[in-house]
Amino acid sequence: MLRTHTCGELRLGSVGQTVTLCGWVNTYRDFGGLVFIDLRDRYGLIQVVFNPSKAEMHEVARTLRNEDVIRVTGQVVARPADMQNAKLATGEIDVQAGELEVLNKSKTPPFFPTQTDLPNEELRLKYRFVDLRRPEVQQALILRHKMSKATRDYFDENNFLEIETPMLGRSTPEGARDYLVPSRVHEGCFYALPQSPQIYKQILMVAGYDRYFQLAKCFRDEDLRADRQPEFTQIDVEMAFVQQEDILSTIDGLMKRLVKDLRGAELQTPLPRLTHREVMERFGSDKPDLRFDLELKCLGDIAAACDFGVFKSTIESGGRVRGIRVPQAAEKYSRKVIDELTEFVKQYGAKGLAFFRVKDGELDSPIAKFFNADHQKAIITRMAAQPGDLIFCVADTFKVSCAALSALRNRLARELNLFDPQELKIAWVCDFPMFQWNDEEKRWDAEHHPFCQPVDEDIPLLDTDPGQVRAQSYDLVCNGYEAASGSVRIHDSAVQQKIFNLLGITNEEAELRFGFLLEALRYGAPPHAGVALGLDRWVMMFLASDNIRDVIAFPKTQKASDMLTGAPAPVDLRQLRDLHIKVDVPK
RNA sequence: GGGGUCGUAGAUCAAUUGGUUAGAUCGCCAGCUUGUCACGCUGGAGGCUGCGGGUUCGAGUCCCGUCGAUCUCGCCA
Repeated sequence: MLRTHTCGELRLGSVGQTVTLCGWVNTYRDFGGLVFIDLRDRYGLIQVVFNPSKAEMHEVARTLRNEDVIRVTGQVVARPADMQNAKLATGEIDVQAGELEVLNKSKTPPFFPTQTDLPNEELRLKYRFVDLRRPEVQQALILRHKMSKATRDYFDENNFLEIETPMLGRSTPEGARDYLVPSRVHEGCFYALPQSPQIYKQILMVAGYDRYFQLAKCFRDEDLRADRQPEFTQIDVEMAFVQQEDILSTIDGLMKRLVKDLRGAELQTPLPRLTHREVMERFGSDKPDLRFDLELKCLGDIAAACDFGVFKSTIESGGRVRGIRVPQAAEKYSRKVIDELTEFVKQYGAKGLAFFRVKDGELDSPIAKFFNADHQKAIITRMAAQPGDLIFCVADTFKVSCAALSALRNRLARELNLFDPQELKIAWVCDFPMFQWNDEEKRWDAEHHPFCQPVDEDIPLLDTDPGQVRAQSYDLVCNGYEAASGSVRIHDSAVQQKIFNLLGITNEEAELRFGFLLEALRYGAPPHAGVALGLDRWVMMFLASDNIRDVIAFPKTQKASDMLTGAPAPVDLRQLRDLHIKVDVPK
């Protein structure tokens, strides 16, 4: 070891000891005589004092610059009372340097880990090794480690086995776009990196490994978002001989453990369970942010009766008119700002945004004249509005009204600081619809995936009204993010057949695409169910961050490039020849 | 594939309506400085205003294209 201690661990009790420390020069202060260095490693900061009495060492100390890597041997000394630094954990002591070795001079970096104004992301990612020295980033990676550790401990204590599944697998055409890996040995054939270990974990259930988990790397070649990276980590779980409730309570226990270990707090369990129908009605989203109210209220009956053509015709054509009440916001939102909000909801397909300022018992709005006194009072009562409130309404199809109002709800809450960013508000959303109508292809699509078991009492509806069939699937939502998703799997081949038929997948196609899973299910498959949690997102939420790049050591940019290594990059022709690949890049 | 924001010194930002020599702070370099801890003081260097076109007497500023970053719609069973 080149050092006897780390920079964060020394205290008054160490006074008199001779220590050797290694680290980076965080800051230097040169007084011509005395030179002070704050020495940094990942454990903390400590001040080192260089005295001119050791002339040779002192000369070298004067040449030190930020981010140089040094090794110092010296004595721990107490600081006089008036020279202590309360901001430093080690602020009651100094290290009086006796020897100094410069292990490595640093080029002047483009930015410093200590600087308060962060440079743009491109630069931070290009020089990620500098960015990673920042305490905030360190804290994120430490928290991530602790979450992985607590997760492994929890599942281990509950008799789960962590089993690794392949990275090189078979492409299945459903779902997200695959990352492909060409085979050298099999000309013209490709592996796919896993979008999730879904099929492997079901096969593990058939094989009798009835409690499985894995911190699994997953890959999806889709466009990125603030909460989406092309490679990410799932806490993947599957259990046999269980029902939906067993999965939920197992994950309740995990969440309780994580909140305890990482926050030192008690999480109330069981976590609330809401139905998909309920959250769509109340929040317009299947991943509602439950930290604030601003709930949607249906105004359909009033809309049908009023004289406002847009509202009336929406109801007549089977659409919905819903509103949200923003307490005491009538003055805060000018006409100009409301125009911006109107543009905002148009992104989600809404054709407009109606608004009312609530006065004493009446409404003030450009469209108020279309609502008689009774209608106005009815709206005020329905919205439970107070004078000074602002009401926004969207009239459109159910889908569009959900998308527009839920986005508006989140935006208003953020602008008006209606929630504590540190809070974690976690709940289950259950009973998702089994299918979604695909209007382009004129067929049903699986909402979750094709192996998901319908709610038992809805099975007859498969023949009569597939849109009404609920799935035994569940999402864990937290602060407006989908934080986990899972389902009970089908283990009955007749039901599976029916689902495939509805999805427009013929028996031949099913065998071709999923034959290996279907075959496995024929060899004694136990009833099983599972779930997968987004580890990166959970770290993000525990940190109250809104960006997934904050919790990944080497994240990719929005165009999925790695600014540090320059990946992806062209390869040698010879490599391509080995793989039997010719590239054809459109001009 | 679509929409929004951004790109000026190493970093963060400014630059009136299109108008003279593109500024500030931090950092960097040199000197001074023995108790600082965001040390201080003095001096200095540093700019293809992302890139390419266009309009104009004149472009950091306006227009078109392009590259990159970011947010977002679509996409993510």
